[in-house]
Amino acid sequence: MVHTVHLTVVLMSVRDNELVVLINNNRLPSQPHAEGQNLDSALKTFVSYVLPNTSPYVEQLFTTDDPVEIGSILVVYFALLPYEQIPSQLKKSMRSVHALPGGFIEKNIVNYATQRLRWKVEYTNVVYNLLPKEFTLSELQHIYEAILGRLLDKRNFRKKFLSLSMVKDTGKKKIFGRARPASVYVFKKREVSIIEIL
Amino acid sequence: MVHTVHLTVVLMSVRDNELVVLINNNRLPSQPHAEGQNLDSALKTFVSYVLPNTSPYVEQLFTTDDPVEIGSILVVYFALLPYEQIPSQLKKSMRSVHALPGGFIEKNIVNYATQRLRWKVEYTNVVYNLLPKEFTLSELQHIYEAILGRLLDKRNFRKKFLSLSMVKDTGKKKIFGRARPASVYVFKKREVSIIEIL
DNA sequence: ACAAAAGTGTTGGGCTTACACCCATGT
DNA sequence: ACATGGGTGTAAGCCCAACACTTTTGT
Repeated sequence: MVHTVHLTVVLMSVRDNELVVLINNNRLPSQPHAEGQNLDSALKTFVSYVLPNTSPYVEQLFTTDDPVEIGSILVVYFALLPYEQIPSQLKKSMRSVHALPGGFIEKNIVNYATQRLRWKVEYTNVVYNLLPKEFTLSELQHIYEAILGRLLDKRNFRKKFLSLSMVKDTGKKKIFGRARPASVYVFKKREVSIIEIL
Repeated sequence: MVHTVHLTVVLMSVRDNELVVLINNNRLPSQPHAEGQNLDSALKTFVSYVLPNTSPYVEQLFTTDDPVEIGSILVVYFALLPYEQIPSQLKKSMRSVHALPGGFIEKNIVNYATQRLRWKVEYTNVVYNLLPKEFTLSELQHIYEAILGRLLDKRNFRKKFLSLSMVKDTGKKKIFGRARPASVYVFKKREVSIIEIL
């Protein structure tokens, strides 16, 4: 009748064209859920403890038996944050989803989160949660490529994305090394909505 | 640290071109989750208690605070079963999702389940869980129309569905009243897979 | 001058949508 | 004979995928 409940977060981000996830001591970050609390407020508290001074996108994934602590259940969430906003002491704990550490028992959870993210970026605009406010279309495309694990055609990608008119050109330019400067864009709305993208 | 956990089921089916859901005493069926049990086996036990001698399709929806019993959380599942297979004493408790009883506090859960089902029937073959093994294409189309809440073009629906080659003609015919007999089809595979349908 | 990434159009094929009539049966 | 639902094809428009070169900058 009673049960130990933990909240668990799969924090994902993109670094150097790789999708990465926060893993600490071979576990996903997790916190006991105290009796009498409601889920949303407990979650908020937990997330702002793990990621102080940020506002990640958070969504519930599923609930499962704890693979380690028998008799406990995990309510698993996934969170998205642009890599630059991840607290620096956590950055070294971000691991590529394609090279999860040996002995990490929550692989299935991370794989599921990866699938969910793939779906989400194709059918909604959540991707803005992985980019700084201002970004170039190439940066955007690289985020997609990292998440989907395949290369995209530059012309088709731009055509499609611009036709959705979710982003607008700021008029600013950004220069990376010795190449032509790129136009800087922003998302018109920073709230998740369903839009078929790819 | 400890918590009361309940398993809750949103059982959906289609009756007379209407999407219906099982509501008993103004609540969704629910059962305490005993400590030490794992979720899947507890779920199986619960489902076969609510729906003896059937094998509904079951999938986890999400976990939420119990809107009635404060301090308890609900792990909510949704289940699909062809209407003919619903135990007859439960049939009178199946309510249209568009006419939920007053005082029914779990409307949001049912609405979410409806959304999920809409998505599922468009992008996967789950619909077979709402039909008897043998069915006509018109019956299939009516199931879709009930779930999606809009009429579909008969020619386009058949063309699309047959082109997916998920179903095969049994050669049998079925007669409804005074009309031309319809061909009877079966699903080639009765397991859920992702296929873009509509 | 060259290296690097930015930016830009067209075409063909496939899919989706819209649309109307004849057929087989029961009454 | 008529009412009922079953069954069938085509054409137009839209969307997607494939594809290569020029531009702007830094070194």
